[in-house]
Amino acid sequence: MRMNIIRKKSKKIAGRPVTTQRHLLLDIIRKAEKHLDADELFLRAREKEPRISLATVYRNLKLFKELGLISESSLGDTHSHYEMKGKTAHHHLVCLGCGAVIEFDSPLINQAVDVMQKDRDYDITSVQLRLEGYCPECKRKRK
Amino acid sequence: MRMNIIRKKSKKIAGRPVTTQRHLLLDIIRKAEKHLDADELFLRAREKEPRISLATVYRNLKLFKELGLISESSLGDTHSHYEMKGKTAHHHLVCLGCGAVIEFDSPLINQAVDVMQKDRDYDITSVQLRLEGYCPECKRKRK
DNA sequence: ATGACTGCAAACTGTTTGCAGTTAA
DNA sequence: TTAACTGCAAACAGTTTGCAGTCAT
Repeated sequence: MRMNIIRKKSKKIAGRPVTTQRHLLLDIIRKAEKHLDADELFLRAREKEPRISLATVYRNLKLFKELGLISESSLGDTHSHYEMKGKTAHHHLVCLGCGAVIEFDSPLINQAVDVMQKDRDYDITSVQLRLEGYCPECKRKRK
Repeated sequence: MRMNIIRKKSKKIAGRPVTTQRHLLLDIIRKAEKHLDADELFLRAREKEPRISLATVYRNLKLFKELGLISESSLGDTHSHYEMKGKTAHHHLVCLGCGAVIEFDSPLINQAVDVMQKDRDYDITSVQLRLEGYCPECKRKRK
């Protein structure tokens, strides 16, 4: 069995060894212009590291999620999409016509969440708003 | 007051024939005390109609959704949950500890959606806010 | 040397589809 | 009557897991 995995220097991701694969995956997610799903991430990673497997992608996505490095969201699709955390709260406006996804933040919503938190005495750790509809262009086409 | 979209007397669901299965499924969803997933719906339906198949459940869920009778949401889980439409409240506060789901409505959020709609000139057809966190009890247990 | 990691393939889960027989209107 | 429906099983997509081998420390 040919095993030829190249490892990186002794850096760490939250106490875990940084393998070439992990470094590469995080890099792709960080630089991605949009939310990636596991398959797209896999395809992009394979360009640089042809022997990487889809299982490794899933395993590391799970790890990154647990470490709080990325966030997962199902954009109406059947499968999950992933993106880097750290930006301010982001909500999604999805066009049902062309699939375009706009991210946005809204003080009104933060306020609403605050109210909920206090009213119910919950400790809220994640907020996700998803708006579906039609963008101006698709709206016109549908008529 | 809410519109009665289901016309029982005419024996049609929006122009489609009412089979025993459809009638049963809608009935279960309507009476359900919580969001059901396909499998739970299937299990409940089978109690009354033992020969019903999971495929039929899925086919009809899809139909009901297209007809706008029910709404689908993925409550953080990998699979979908369904509930009757018509209630105003449609946002979810999910406890990550015990899995409890609270539904709520918020004028602030409606306002925020309105703003988005006008700002972006979108035609918004669906709004779903999902808050994750810990309920008072689970919050305490975690410390 | 140890334990964490990887690729591969096979397993699993939730959902969809092809088909032949059945049913509502 | 007949288009629309149903159950069954098989297909499917996305994700997870068991295994054997590899690598960092």
